[in-house]
Amino acid sequence: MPSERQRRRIPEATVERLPVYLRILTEQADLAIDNISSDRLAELGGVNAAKVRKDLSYLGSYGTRGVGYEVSYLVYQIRRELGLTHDWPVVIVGAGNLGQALAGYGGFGERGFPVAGIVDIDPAKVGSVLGGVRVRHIDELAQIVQAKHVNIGVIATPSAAAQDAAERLVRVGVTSIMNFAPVVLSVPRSIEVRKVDLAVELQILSYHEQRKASNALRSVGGAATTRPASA
Amino acid sequence: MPSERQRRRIPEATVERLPVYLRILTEQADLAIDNISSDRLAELGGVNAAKVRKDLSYLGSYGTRGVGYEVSYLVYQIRRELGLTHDWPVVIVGAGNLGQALAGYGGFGERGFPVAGIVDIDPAKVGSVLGGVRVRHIDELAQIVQAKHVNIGVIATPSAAAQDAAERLVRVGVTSIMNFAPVVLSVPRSIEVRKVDLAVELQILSYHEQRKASNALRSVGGAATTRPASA
DNA sequence: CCCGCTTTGTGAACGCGTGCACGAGCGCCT
DNA sequence: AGGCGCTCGTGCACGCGTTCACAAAGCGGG
Repeated sequence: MPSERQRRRIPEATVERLPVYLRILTEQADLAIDNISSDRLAELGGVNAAKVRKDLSYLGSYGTRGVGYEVSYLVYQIRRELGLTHDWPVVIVGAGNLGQALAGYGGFGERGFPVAGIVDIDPAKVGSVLGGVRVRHIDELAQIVQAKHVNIGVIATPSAAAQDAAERLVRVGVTSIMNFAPVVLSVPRSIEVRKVDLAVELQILSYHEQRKASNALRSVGGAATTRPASA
Repeated sequence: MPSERQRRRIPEATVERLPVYLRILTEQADLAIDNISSDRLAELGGVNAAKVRKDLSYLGSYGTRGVGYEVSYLVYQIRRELGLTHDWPVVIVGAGNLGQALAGYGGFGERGFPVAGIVDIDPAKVGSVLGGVRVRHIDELAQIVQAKHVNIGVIATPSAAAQDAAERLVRVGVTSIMNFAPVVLSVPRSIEVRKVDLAVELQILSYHEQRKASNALRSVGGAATTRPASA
């Protein structure tokens, strides 16, 4: 009888899928769909139906057998579990190309992650306005973090500056970091780090391309034209 | 005796780590380090030493017992396995905020993924120059892909346009896609898709933040809930 | 009111990835 | 030349995540 919020741990793999379910459910809600089966949700999310049910079961038994899940209720529950009942302001370190794009992106604020500030170490960049937020000097980091209650930092600096940025963030109390720089950050274990490395992603694609190419050569022995057997 | 290139499959988890090793090894090479142990490589990569050795063993036995791995040779082998012996031009679909940042990033070209072209569906965006590449209309996609032998496409469009972008890419022969739009793409199975969803990453961080917060409450003596007999 | 249809929730088996532990091989020092 | 110390390569066990398969549980129709 998990009366209140059952504090059982949710597997990391499930946590990584919950945001996807959430987005799909929100879209369905906008389409005035108020009930959805695990089958349908699985189809829209590109995963297995059993996986959907198991994932959702970690939140509790919120489905109705023979019927499915009530969309709005599920949205509420996932939101709660993911901690999305309130906004999480983020601070962006690095106002270069990427930092600017992130600040101007807008998708952050919409989804509950307003940009509380952007900082850069280069005084020349300070003062310009990106996506409605003024770039400030990195020395003001502590002030921004405290004033806006920021817990999440985004590192969008060049590689060489990333470790320093991480240390500054940790020092001022940030406990979660999203890192776009292609380096392995060294931070206390208690800090959650997620890295997004575009070059790594491309190299993974490259591996599969190369693999396709050499396989095609072997099986045909000549020109390789991927015919995707689409329908 | 894996005489030629041994065609044994490399686990996906390993493929995802090889680019990290590669980057570290390249850095070490620049530092004139020409030999490295699995221990050191593991330390720099933030992983387990046994894992490093097992990962590298999929490439073949390229280490020397009692000594370690020759950096330059390992770089060469990983490059070869990842298909990085030649450039992979990429085409970016969507010249909005993100597309512009990606084009201007520069890190792509450096790492062997030159931007062969940027396209957008909006005629107003066509003609402007981003990172040295002129934005062209999406109808010219086929031409670009064929002329530059592009295999990899990057989707940097709004969500609503992503599926269409994917279909266009597939139609003109692109077989690997990096998708920045927060949607599940429907493409033939033969197409490799990697998604990078910033909102998802932030939501995962949010989950952990929320978890830290409620744990802190409990340990201090907040609302009486299930006492998980933690350490 | 009961029966059959539908869909959830989950026990159990399987498979993959991780990490340990140790044998095998290499170089260096005496 | 022989022994010693170091590091790789890998068999093995463990644990996590995925998937199957099925019982439990609602709902609606007759």
